[in-house]
Amino acid sequence: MKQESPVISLSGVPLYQQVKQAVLDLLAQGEWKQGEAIPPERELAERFQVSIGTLRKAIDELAADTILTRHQGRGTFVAIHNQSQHFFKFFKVVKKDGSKTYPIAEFKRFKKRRATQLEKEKLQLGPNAEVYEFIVLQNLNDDKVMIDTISVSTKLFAKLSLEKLANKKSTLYNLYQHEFGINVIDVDERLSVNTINAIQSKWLGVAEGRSLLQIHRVAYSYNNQPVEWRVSLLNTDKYEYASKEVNI
Amino acid sequence: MKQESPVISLSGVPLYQQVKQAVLDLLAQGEWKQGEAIPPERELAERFQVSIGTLRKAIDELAADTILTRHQGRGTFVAIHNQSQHFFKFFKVVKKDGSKTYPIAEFKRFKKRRATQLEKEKLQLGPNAEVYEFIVLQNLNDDKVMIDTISVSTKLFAKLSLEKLANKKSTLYNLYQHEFGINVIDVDERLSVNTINAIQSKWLGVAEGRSLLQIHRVAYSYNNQPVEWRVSLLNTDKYEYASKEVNI
DNA sequence: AAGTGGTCTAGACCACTAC
DNA sequence: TAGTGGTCTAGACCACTTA
Repeated sequence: MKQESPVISLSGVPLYQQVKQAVLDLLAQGEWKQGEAIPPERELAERFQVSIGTLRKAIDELAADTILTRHQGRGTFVAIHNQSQHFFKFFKVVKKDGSKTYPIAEFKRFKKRRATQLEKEKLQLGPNAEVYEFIVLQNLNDDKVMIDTISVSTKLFAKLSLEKLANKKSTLYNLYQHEFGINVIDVDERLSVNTINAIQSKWLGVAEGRSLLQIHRVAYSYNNQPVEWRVSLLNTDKYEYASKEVNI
Repeated sequence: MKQESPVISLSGVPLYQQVKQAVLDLLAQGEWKQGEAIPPERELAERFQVSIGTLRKAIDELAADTILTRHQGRGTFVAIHNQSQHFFKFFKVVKKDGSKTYPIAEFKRFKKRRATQLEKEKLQLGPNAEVYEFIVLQNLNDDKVMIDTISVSTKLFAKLSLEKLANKKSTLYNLYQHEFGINVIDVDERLSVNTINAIQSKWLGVAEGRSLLQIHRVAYSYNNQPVEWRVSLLNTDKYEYASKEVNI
């Protein structure tokens, strides 16, 4: 077995945090791949020269961060969360009967244009900033439920295209991460009621001028950096908005 | 010091979960009040006849649930959920221009009646249960903004009256706590769009039949016990609903 | 200085899984 | 049956707060 140099350092950082970081480093170096089992706890404790309790506390946190998954009797595995529910964390639309499903995105429009004053405020952009705007129709159980109008800075999302959006394998925020290195870690949403226009009513299949639930969203990356502005219109005939995250 | 009967039971439930439950029960019984310090870890470990490590694991979870707050060197405190600066934790209505104010409640109706089927489900009530229903008009900056229709079990809220509601000094959830020993620690809200009836339109001063933002809320005490069912209608002309808590 | 929560140890035994 | 993670112990010492 490979013997790790002791993780103990003179810094004030708790030992279990150092162990956690060491495991993260090994994951980043590809020592263990997604879906693979990592070595058993006793072995890791020996390798890092810490007690089982300390090792477990480090693994506890990594499991809480959904980076590792533990299965009693089987082992600890590197979590796979490319296209899993991790990226649906901010999707809070549920069917009124309580059933939960993933949305399927259908891209309707894509263009590059000057940012509006509102977008400059929400995305903290400069005076001559440009944005990509695209429109997404969200389908749940073959119901056309929500229409999103999304704006992102052309600087942060260089060379975004309709093709890239339509060809993405999983969620939009997953694309942001893999294609542009942008991690959406939090969103701020404001809800009100608004009427829809002709095009939107056609896409959603509801009468023009009807009042729907309108959601304004600013999505944030690390350090409270706003990265996406989004206006959504939700048809709440069969679906509703849940104040807390839902586990699909 | 009061000696607790050992929490050890023959069930398969882990000891630290039993300790967590025992602490929750003591909180529910009012042994320690919000903002107070609970006894030190070593004392609690002695009282429950468990090791420090096990006691800490129970407290860890309660801290993660934001029911307790730990401060190194000072002690562990019962989190303040709905009084003083956290009065309006669950009040998520903000003015669109961003300014924040306290709502002023105006009580419109009060009655005792049989629980509906929906209320029995949401509040987990028995077949012949009764509820108090009361209606509150919420005013912000002299705007009539929201109308709440609130139902609570007559068993949990014995002898609630319009007088008690109207004479309360602070928030409704503060009254629940001081008058009935009920702590609201979490709410689950579902948002949709609905039209309002004649009486509601009169109280809110908007046209009859208009579509407003409708909020269904179940409020929970410790142990996920539902204690209040509420249907609100919010006029979003000048105000909106924020997905996250706002600091007033 | 005394008391609090935070970290860490070096084990033990249990519950579950795979073979 | 062997090996895994899950629970639990009975301490020790450290970091921080308060007086």
